[in-house]
Amino acid sequence: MSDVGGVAADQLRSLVERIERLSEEKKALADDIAEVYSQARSQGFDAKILRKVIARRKRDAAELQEEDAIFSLYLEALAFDKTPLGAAGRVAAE
Amino acid sequence: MSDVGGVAADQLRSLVERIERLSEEKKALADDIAEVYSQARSQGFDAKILRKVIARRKRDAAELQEEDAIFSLYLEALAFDKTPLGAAGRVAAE
Amino acid sequence: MSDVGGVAADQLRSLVERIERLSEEKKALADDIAEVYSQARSQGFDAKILRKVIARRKRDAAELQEEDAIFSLYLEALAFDKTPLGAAGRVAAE
Amino acid sequence: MSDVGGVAADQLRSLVERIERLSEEKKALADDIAEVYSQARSQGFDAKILRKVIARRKRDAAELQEEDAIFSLYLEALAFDKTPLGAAGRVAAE
DNA sequence: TCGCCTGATAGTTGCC
DNA sequence: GGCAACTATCAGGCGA
Repeated sequence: MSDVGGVAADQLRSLVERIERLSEEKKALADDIAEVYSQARSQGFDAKILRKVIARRKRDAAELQEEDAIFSLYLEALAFDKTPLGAAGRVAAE
Repeated sequence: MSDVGGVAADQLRSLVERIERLSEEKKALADDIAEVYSQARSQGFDAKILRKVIARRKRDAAELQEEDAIFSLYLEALAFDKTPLGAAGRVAAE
Repeated sequence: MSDVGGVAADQLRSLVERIERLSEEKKALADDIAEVYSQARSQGFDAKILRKVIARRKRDAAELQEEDAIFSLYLEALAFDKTPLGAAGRVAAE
Repeated sequence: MSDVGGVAADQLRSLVERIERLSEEKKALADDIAEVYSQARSQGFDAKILRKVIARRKRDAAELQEEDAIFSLYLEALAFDKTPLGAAGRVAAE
C-alpha cells in the first residue's frame, strides 16, 4: 500500500514534481522577458512605456466591444463628455 | 426625465460618488497603516516580520487547525526529511 | 524592565494594536463599498461595468500626460493602424 | 530611414514581438500548472494545502532561519503563549 | 452547488 | 530606505 497517513504519496509526489517543474520553466521565461526589457533599456527604450504599449496591445486584442458599449453608456450618463446625443444615438440602435 | 441613454444618471452618479468617497477613506487608512509601519521601522522593528506577526495573529484568530492537520499529513507523505515525526511536530508548532 | 527577549514589548504591542485597529476600520469600509455595489446591482446596474467606470475615472484623474506622449510615439512607430495621427489623437484623448 | 517619430521602429517591433511571444509561452505554462491543480483536486487533494506544501518546499530550500529567529522573538514578546519563561530561556541561549 | 475566472489585496523584489 | 512593478494569494461573481 502506498498510502502514508491516508494520503496517496505517489500521486502527491507526482503532482508536486510536475508543478515544481512547470514553475521552474515559468520562472525561466519570466527571466527571459526581464532580459528583453533589459536589452530594450540598453537600446534607449523606456521599459515602463514599453510595458504600457504591450499591455495596450493585449487589451486591444481582446474583445471589449460589448462591455465597452455599456461602458460608454455609463460614462456618458455621468456626463463624462459633452456630447450625450452620441449616446442617445447608440441606444436607439439597440 | 433623468435618463440619459436609458441609464438613470442620477442614481448612477450617486452610486459612483459614494464608492469613490468610501474608497478615498479606505485609501487614507491604508496610508495610516503604512505610516505606523514606518514608525515601527524607525523604532528598530523589522516591518517585514511585523507584517508576519500580524498576519499570524489574524490567522490564529481564524480556524486553521484542520488545514494544518492535512498539511502535516501531506508533508509526511512526501517524506520531506528523514525524521517525519519531527517534521510534523515542527509544522504543528509553526 | 519592559524588554522581553530584547524586544520592547510595550512598543511592539502598541504598534500591533494600532495596525490591527486601522485594518479593522479599513475592512469595514471595504464592506461598505461592497454594500454599495450590492445596492447598485439591485437597482439594475452591472457591477462589473460600474467597477470599470470607477477605475477609468481614477486613471483619468491621474496624470498620464507625459507618459502618453512617449506612448503615442511608440504606438505610431509600431504602425498600430494605418492612420497614425488618428491613433495619436485617440491615445492622447484616453 | 527606419525612424518613425524619432523611434527606431524595427528595433521596437522586434522587442515587442519577442516579449509577446515569451509572454504567451509563460501564459501557457500557467495554464498547465492550473491544469495540474485541477487534476489534483479531481484526485481528492486540497489545492490550497497543496499550494502551501509547494510554497513551503520552496522556502525551505531558501534560507529563512534568521527571519524565524526574530519572528519567534516577536511572538514571544507579545506573550503569544502563556509560558513567557520558556521564551526567556530560549533568548538566554542566544 | 461546485469549480472556474476575474478583480482585489498583500507580499516580495529590484531600482533609485 | 522608499517606491514601483511584479507575483502570488484570496474572495466574489459567474456559468455549467
